[in-house]
Amino acid sequence: MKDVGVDVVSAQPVEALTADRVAVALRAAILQGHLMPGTRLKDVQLAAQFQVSRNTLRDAIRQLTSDGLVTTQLHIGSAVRILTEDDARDIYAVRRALETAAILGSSRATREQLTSISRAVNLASDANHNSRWRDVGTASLEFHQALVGLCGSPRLDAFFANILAQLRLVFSVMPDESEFQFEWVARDAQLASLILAGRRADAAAELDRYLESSEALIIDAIRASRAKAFPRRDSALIEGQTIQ
Amino acid sequence: MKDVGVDVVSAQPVEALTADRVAVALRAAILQGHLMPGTRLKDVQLAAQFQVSRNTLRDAIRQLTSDGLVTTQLHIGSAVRILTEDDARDIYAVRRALETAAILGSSRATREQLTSISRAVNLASDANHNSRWRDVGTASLEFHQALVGLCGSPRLDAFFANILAQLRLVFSVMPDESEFQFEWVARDAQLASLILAGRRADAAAELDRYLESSEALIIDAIRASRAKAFPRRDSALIEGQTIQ
DNA sequence: TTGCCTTTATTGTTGAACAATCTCTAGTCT
DNA sequence: AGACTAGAGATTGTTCAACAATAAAGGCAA
Repeated sequence: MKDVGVDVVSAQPVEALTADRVAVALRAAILQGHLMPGTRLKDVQLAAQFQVSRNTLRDAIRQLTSDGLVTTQLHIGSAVRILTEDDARDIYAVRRALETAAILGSSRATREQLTSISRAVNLASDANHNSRWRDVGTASLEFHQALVGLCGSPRLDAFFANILAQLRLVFSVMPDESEFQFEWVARDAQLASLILAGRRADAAAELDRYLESSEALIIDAIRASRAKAFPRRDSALIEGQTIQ
Repeated sequence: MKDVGVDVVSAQPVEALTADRVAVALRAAILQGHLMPGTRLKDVQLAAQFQVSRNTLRDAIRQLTSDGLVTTQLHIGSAVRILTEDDARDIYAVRRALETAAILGSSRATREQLTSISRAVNLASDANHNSRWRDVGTASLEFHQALVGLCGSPRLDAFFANILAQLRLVFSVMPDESEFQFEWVARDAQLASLILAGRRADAAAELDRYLESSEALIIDAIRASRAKAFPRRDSALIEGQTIQ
């Protein structure tokens, strides 16, 4: 039985609902790839692993479901969500809408918002030089999160964080994340410089090209991983751990 | 003890989680103003009303909390959320971002998306002529929902529906919704005609003015209702049904 | 009045139990 | 053999009763 990180639960602050702490731990396990898409989430098993009641664990799963990281079918159960090509397209539609809006409205950005942008870019660059590719990926996502942060809207921030979490879920089925990310660091930096220079129209155009290529690459990767997952129609599923 | 709509629960389709049905019923009760902002949601009491276990009712409340319609404090309890001035400003920031993005990207809208826009405008106009002001309000909100629908993104649609639900929560504390809405029907129609004519820049500008006035009006109303709710510092709360 | 203690109500969490439903296997029939 | 049916087993959905933990309310003394 795979360990999913019970320590993460106890590491959470005490002044929080147990279900929330479990949800945080489960979310981390999913986003770090310890629970691959398609993995069944059986409540009894997970409740035992997290040393938590079945009820509270179901609460946690419910949260992840509303976050779009888990699918639940009545009387069939929950599983880590398998994001389809359409989902990826939708995610990029959201990115286009929000990030463009952020850039176009960046005229009234505060100094802190702008510095958090450059900080994310620097982090990505550092990680890139040190060949820490996982950190490159997260830093790049943080850059785009900071981008949306230009809107200054907590609700948009929370929503976009959720969207990026789903995007990470797409990443987790990719062959290897290593050389996948490094191309984007330079483009992130260029985008940031355009924004900081106040050249909003140019930045918006560059963002559009950026998202175009990124989306195309990811959709290709999804198709490849799907072809790999289902080479023939009669291939048996391993251990019955996946549904759909 | 006020009835909150048990029939709404049993009216839901059977092939759904009980907690979901309760959540739908509770959400309706909140948005229709049967449960005013600040009302405590005690789980035992509500569980009895809905003839449902305490556990599942807590599940429902959890959903509404993640939807932003209910606030929950550890060991203190849940209550219908009281949206502040800052919340209203944030909601309008989201509206600006999403509706503007929808208009600017409306060049590749489908015929169905455009017809759903005109349909919402017509509904609002009809309701306005028949002086059914509550319907006017909902139709107007549906119009703006259809506007965001131009993006063709299910995720944006769901998020925006949630935002509009919170906006309705703000409306529910307004003095009277009657003459409040009728002004906007004409502007909705104008906005729609600009969009249907493909004059996107003009539509975006009009939308900006629209949201500006709407936000100002609502913030004024919030201040007024706050002043009315707390006329003096030592006024006693009625029945202890409100917190914060 | 202020501060402290006790009571009380409400919430947070658990474990066991039961019903409902799906899945898989075995067997039966044609 | 192949298709259909029945039933066992597993998993989920829901409930209930209980207990612990905490916050709010009330009483008492200084």
